[in-house]
Order: sequence, then C-alpha cells, then structure tokens
Amino acid sequence: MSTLLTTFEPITFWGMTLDGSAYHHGDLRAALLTEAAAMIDEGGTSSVTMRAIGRRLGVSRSAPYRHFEDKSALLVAVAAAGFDRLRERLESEGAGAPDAGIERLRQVGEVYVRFALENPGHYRLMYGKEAITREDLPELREVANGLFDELVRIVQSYQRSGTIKRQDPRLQAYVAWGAVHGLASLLIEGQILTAVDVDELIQQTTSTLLDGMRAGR
Amino acid sequence: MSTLLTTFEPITFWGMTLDGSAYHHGDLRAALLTEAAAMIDEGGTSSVTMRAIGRRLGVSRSAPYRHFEDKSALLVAVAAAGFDRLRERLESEGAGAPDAGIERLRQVGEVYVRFALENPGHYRLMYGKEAITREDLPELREVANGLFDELVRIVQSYQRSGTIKRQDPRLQAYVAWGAVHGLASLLIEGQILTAVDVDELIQQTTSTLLDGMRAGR
DNA sequence: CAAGTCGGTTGACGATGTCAACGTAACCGG
DNA sequence: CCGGTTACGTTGACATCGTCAACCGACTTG
Repeated sequence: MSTLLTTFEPITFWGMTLDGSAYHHGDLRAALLTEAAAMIDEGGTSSVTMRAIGRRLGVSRSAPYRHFEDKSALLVAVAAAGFDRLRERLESEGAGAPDAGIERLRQVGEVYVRFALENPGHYRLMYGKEAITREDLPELREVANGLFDELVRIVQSYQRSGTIKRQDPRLQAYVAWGAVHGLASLLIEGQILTAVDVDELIQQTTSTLLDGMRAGR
Repeated sequence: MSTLLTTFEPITFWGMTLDGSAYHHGDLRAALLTEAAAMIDEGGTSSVTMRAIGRRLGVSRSAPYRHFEDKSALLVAVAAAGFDRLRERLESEGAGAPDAGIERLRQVGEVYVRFALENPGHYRLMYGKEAITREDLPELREVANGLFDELVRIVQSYQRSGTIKRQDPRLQAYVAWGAVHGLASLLIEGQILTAVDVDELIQQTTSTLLDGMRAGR
C-alpha cells in the first residue's frame, strides 16, 4: 500500500448529520480517489475535471484542494492506486499457480497485459507523463519501481534454478517489462487492428521472450 | 509521404508584400506543422495551444482553423509527419548496413529506440490517444500501419532465408514492435532510472528478442 | 471590372485550473 | 463547559483555453 493512499482521518465519523447531509463530507479524500478512477474508466483521463468530480460527489469545485495540492497530485494518487491494484492482482493470481517452473514468468506477463486491457484509461495514466507534468512524478515512479523489484526477484530465482540465462537480472527484468508493456500499450492505443487473436498474440509474446531468456544447452 | 502532409498551394507567392509583411502568410500550413513539432520537443504536447502557436508565427489565434479543422487535426498531422520521419530514418540507416544476416533486424530495433529517445515528445504524441481524441485517429493509425507493413516484410524475408522461426509473420512483427516500443516508452516516461546503461539495455532487448525468434535446433 | 473564394482578423462564449477571502463545524486546552 | 484553533468546505474572481460567428481584405477568375 503506497503512502500516497493512506488516509489518516476516519477514526471518527463526525460530519455526518442526522438528515444524511454532511457539511463535512466524511471521507472526501477516499471518495475523490475512487470517483476519479471511475471517471477515467468511463471517459478517459481528460474527462476528469476538478469541477466535474466535485459535481458528482456533491461538493464544490475547489473542495478537492483541501486534500490534494492540485489536479496533478490527485491523478498521481489515482495512478499509484493502480500500481497497487496491479501488484495485488499479480500476487493473487500467482498464488494458485505452479510456483516452480518457467510457467510462472509466462503467467505474470499474461496477467499484466490483461490488467492493462481491462483498465485502459487507468493503465495509460499510470505511465503517461502528459496528464501529470509535475514534481510528484518521482513519487509515482517509485511506486512502480516496487513492482519492478518484484519482477527482478522472480528473475533472480529462475536464474538460480538455472532455467534462464545468468545475466544482469535488472537488465533482463527491464527487457521483460518492456515487452509486455509495449504489447499492452499497442493494444490499448488501438495500434493493433488487423484481425489477430489477442490471446494468441499474448502467448506469442511471452513465448518469444522466454525462449530468448532461456538458458541454452 | 502521407497525404495528411501534402500542401497544395505554394505554386504562387502572392501574399508577400514589399516590406516583408504578409497579409497572407505564404505557407502557414507548413509553418504550423514545423512550429508545432518544435513546441512539442521544447515543452511537450501540452505546451501546444492554438493561441501560443499563433503568437509564435505572428498570426491570430484562429488562423490555424483555415488549415486544420481543429487542434486535434493539427496534432494528428504532426504525428503523421513523425511516422514519416521515422520511416525515412529506418530506411536511410538501413541502406548502409549489411542487408543479409540477422543484424538488419537488430539494427532496425536500435534505430527505432534511438529515434524515440531523441524525440520524446513527438514519439509520445504519435502513440498517445489522450491528446488526439478524435475520429482522425484511424487515419493516423493507418500511417503507422505502413511502417508496420515494412517490418512484416523484413520478417518474412528472414523467414525465407531460414534464420528465424516460420510462424505467422504478423504475430512475430507485433512481438518485435511491442518489445522496442515498450522499451522506448519506459525510457521516455522516466520509468528506467536505476543506473543502467541505455545502450546496453537496447542491446539486451534486441538480443533477447532475436534469440527468441531464431530458428532453433 | 464584377463576383467569388481563400486566408486572415476580432469579439464572444463556455469551460477549465487555481487563488483569495470567507465561513463554519469539530476539536482541544483551560 | 467554553473560547480559540484548525480542518474542511464555499463562493467569487481571474487568466487561459478551444472554438464559433461575423467580418474583411487580397487575390483569382469569369
């Protein structure tokens, strides 16, 4: 869980009055995060405006400024939440899989791409620089690096067991990351149209990648 | 040369008056394209506003509307020009290289990534959906597909010579494209920071990719 | 030379991010 | 219990943006 997401307040439930209306929203910070994420999935990042999100949550246009320094900071927090969700997904789907064998690496790649396809707007935001444009960028990149470290660890374990080449594990991890990220990106941006089966394409990518990483005889 | 870029006018040079001022700009369309590209490289796509570009070219804010339907159409044209430049670059740098042997494929990948690194803003625009958001998207994707077809052709030639596996060449081309695009994207977005040599990383990517594609015993 | 079109201009409108000033609800030390 | 402080939310205002409508001069063409 990234520190960007932790909310410190909600020990008390002040703010909620008897008739249900709340002068103090209750937990506006959390509401902003989930609402922004929802809007991104509905209409893309560009549909997220301070005023629109305020409207949807029944607060004024500048209420969000009490919780985030500016729009970019809000989006950074949403993007960070995306990385957290992605990591959880990779871990949970990996738990039930055969932990030994190179299949684990293949599975990570597949889950990764599928996550991107299911949350295109969110995924784009996670990697896009255009919507963020700020100094909080490094903070976001750090969250992503946590995920990367996980990948490095997996690569190292397979190096030890001798299934893949013994090279700089960081380099190998970057190559693998790049391959799946690139595929996800091309798919999301609508660059791959010619009637091609997506599942087959994912398969082909992970296979080629693993063949290239496998320790030769 | 994409049809998006051809200018039909400049047969006559009307518009230029004696004192150098021009009521009619002369070739505003071309000027808009180059100026927008320059602004993108300087301050990112978000720094391109109709008003700013008009200011820089000494015309009014809505002059561009006589040449492009809206801002998105202008950006699409700029992005299309980027694909054309990239293709020219790949062709010119490929001409002097050993045409046979798998080295050609490796070289294509390297030139591709280097192009992206040298023109980050432009590259991002070429693939980004966020700045475009329009019906001209398909038009742009078509230009990109021209480049993709080139890649498919290269893959096929190497399949014939038996250096790489005989599989669906489109699938293989997508995998290769995805790998280099992903690497370029990660580098551009500042996702790869840990002291790692970029040249080495590019090398590692192309090597792994080619090992995975090579016809094995 | 008249008519028309091409390329450019200004004015205006609604939307956006953000700041400043303000108010009020909840909390806290006495 | 109470007065002050702070956390949270509100409205007003401003500059900037994309875009449309109305306009107009310059060039082309009959």
